[in-house]
Amino acid sequence: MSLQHILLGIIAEPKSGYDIKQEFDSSLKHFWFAELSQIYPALKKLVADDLARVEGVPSDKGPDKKLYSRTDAGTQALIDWLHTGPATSPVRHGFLGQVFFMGTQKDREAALKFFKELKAHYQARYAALQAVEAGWKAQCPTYPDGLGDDDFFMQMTLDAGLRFQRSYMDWCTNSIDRIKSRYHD
Amino acid sequence: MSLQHILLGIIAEPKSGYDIKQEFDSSLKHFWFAELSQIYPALKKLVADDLARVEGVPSDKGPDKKLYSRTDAGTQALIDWLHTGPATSPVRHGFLGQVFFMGTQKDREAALKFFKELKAHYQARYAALQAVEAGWKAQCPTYPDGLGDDDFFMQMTLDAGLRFQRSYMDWCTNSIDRIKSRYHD
DNA sequence: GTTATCTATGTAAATATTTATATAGTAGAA
DNA sequence: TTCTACTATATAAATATTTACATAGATAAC
Repeated sequence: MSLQHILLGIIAEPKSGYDIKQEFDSSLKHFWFAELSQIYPALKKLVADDLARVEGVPSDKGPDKKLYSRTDAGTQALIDWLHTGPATSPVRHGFLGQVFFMGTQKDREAALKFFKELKAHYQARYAALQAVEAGWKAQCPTYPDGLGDDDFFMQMTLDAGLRFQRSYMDWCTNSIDRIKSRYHD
Repeated sequence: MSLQHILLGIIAEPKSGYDIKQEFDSSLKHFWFAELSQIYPALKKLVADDLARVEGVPSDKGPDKKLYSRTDAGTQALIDWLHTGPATSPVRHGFLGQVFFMGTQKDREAALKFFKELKAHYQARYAALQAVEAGWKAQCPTYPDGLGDDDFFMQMTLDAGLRFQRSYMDWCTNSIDRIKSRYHD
């Protein structure tokens, strides 16, 4: 049920589905992700449930935009969600499943390749988050201090993203070392 | 597509859907999770695709068990999966979405309560993983050294789980401190 | 002028997952 | 004996997500 609520959070300022997709891909990537084909129907449902309203406006480029914004009921639904306690749900990590069964293969080089690829993946994600952080730093010289209330909590999620990616990278690094020293090096 | 492959990995020894569910809930919890209502149809599909075979056997307790095991094609499908590169997929963290929009509330106590609850959640998961680790240690006095090839990689996923939970907990601790010091304490 | 790219909105179909419900045997407790 | 808990399998319905497809305006490159 989180997507609906996250959309409600995002449309504090009127936004189109396309705008929202860009926000997911830039600043929200570290905790949520959705395709346009999921966003458009979800926005429709918010309107059907009276949690959002929609207004069509001409676009500078391309077809007309549909700007969605929260109704009072939508704002209340968002507040309720924030008060229901942390939305933790079991995380699925396919790559850990692969590692779990990797021992059956007995292929040191394949294992090393796997972990190096995984590490590169998380390094790229880490670099992307650092770029977002660099944007914040450029705007606020005392970062991460001196942020407004809204930004304070948003920065916390960025901090979480950076920490988690580092954690993944550290695990990869350590795993590579362990594989190397186990199979003579 | 990971569930099918994880099931193929699990049925290296013949197992029933019920057995598999118990394995998910005990030792695989840190990277995958599935309901029985998802496992049973998935096993059926493996058989339909000739990746597994099934054998009915009487149970000591309750109705007959259906034991699933891999066919050669199933083993090959598992190997192929291990060679397709790390199965990374974007992770969705509802609780980070909540934090992202929490600044609109300006309720210090609610924020602290939220993070304490989240920290308790991850502490509980961490303790569960430590219990699994204690089982390993009891079996192998030199843990984490001196494990067989299979166990070596399985232990790596446990190590990952422990690291990731610690990372979540550290972030919670740090966030609580930051909230306290921001709103005078 | 044609092609590629970006903006912009969607639907359809397939797959994945969750929640609810149904059935049935076995064992131990009340 | 009835109730509860655990073992065991399964389907139905709802929700969530991904992948593929379809349409169309604007703008810049070639």
